[in-house]
Amino acid sequence: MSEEKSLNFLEEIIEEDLKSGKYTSIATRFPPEPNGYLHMGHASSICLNFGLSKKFGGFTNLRFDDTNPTTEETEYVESIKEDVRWLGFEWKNELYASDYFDTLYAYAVKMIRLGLAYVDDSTSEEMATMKGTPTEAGKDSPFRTRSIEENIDLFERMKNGEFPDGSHTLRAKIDMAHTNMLMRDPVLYRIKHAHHHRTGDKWCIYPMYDMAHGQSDSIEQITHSICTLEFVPHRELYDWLIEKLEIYPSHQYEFARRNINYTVMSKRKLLQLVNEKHVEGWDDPRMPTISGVRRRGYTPESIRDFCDRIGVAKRENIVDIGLLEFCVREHLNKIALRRMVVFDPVKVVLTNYDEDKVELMHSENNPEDPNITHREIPFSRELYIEREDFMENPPKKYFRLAPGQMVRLKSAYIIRCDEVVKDAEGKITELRCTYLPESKSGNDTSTIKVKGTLHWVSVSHAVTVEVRLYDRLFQVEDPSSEEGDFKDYINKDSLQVVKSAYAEPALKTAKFDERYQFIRKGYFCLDKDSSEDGVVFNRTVTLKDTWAKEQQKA
RNA sequence: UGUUGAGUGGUGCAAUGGUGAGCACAUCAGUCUUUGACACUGAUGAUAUUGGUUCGAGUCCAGUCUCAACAACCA
Repeated sequence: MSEEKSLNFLEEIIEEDLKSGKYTSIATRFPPEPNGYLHMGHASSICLNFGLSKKFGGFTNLRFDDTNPTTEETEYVESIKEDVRWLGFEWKNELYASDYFDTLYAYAVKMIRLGLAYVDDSTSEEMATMKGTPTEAGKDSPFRTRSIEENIDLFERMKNGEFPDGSHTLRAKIDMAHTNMLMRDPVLYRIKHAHHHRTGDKWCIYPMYDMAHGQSDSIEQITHSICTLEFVPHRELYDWLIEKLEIYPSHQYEFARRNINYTVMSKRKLLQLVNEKHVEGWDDPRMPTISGVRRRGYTPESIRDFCDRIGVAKRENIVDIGLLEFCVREHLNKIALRRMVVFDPVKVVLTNYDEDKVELMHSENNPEDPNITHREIPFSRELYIEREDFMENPPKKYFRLAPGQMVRLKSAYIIRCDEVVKDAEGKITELRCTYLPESKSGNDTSTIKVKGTLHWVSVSHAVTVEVRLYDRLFQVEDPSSEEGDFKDYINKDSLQVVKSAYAEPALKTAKFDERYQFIRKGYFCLDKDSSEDGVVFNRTVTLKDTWAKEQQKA
């Protein structure tokens, strides 16, 4: 039973291409530059490219666009591969634009022989000046009319390392008055005496994006080359080069990159946050990087669902982070093990409970799980509950504990608060309560109905854990569009650490691949900083809290 | 004063000339609840604008307005 979901514009194009017989199967590619870590915007592109070939039949290559040796590193290659795999996708071939450097060089020579490329000795400043503006035509370079022979010779000498960086470039010979600035004799090759992460010192000239990307697509016989909107003006050049070179005609299609509010999504800005230590690294759980959200506890399933829900189109957009949070809550609700942890404790003493008695309470690991399992939690005379779960003078509709009021302790007994004990400063140090023996969970004959249920831990059995609570990294929706520097809008309280929270014993053996819901608190996962001496949890996302919202209104 | 692309509830997508412009998130009001979670019910709310074609326009045509991208030896 296939649910009839409308196709996005790329799916429509592909369906038409398949129906018309233009292609019998499709080929896409994900082409990251290995100069940084992948972020949520890339996740969208990954889901799109891999999703399309899966849906329509075909394959997707992972191709590193490594044509700029000065910014690219193997470390990034590894992280990118890990991220793509983690998201749940398999590429057909792992490829590198640098694999094609010989072919690309031959293509460049061919362009020269066709009289469609020339070596220019102008400096970058001179070139910029001669380029004109969007509304004014540019001027021809004085080197534009060199003979084919001279160009061949010069280009070969560029390759042989006879010239210093910046002294010469190879340019396409198109039209300096073209309305598309990119068609005004774009640079095809430049000299860079730099060590390349894969080709080492073999080359000292490297192709520019436009001389490498479309050609790589063509070599791999990519049918649908999908990129973001800022490459729209490049398409004309993409097509021009393929046409003149008479190579396999790949086609470029553009979609709008996805933005998310309360964060930034450009490598340059993310790099600044890392370098200037506003965060602790690329995988800081507050970062919108794949490695960041992974460490934060997001699941691949939830990210794929998110990318699927936001869809793909050609208009500018800023997606609400709330949707991502919804997606991860929805998935985590299904898989997370329920546990009880008290962050800010206040002691409860059950005056009618035997001093040395310990009962093991039976509690479900996950009520959403069809094959429900349980764990046992020790219960005793002295317990911790959350300080905010008690109020001496509660407002209306307050379901939690208050003098004379009753609440249920999750999976245990109903208790009533009889007495509040305070210290000299008036701070509450202890709540003296009585429990209702006949109200035991699963065996309740009390017939008493209470509105509130609290989480708790037994004082003598509690284990201490560190909990890291994250909030949005920025205090405004779109930091990049605000006045001044985007970093002026960083949320100073994006990380709050609870050094010692009190957890039920089961969490002592928490595992990295498990997800937890701390009941009434949120979803959490084990952080890599955990060790023998201390367990650390990251809050992935809070639970929805309609009570907190109601209180804010008041 | 250029070229290219884009304008549908608060947000993201859909409606491919034909019911009352649909879906999700968010918001609001309820129901349920041993998580104020989850689940469930209902509600609010949009075609940038002007004119035209047509029996009929979000969709086609013309104009206007708004936004974005384009002048790196980055990708």
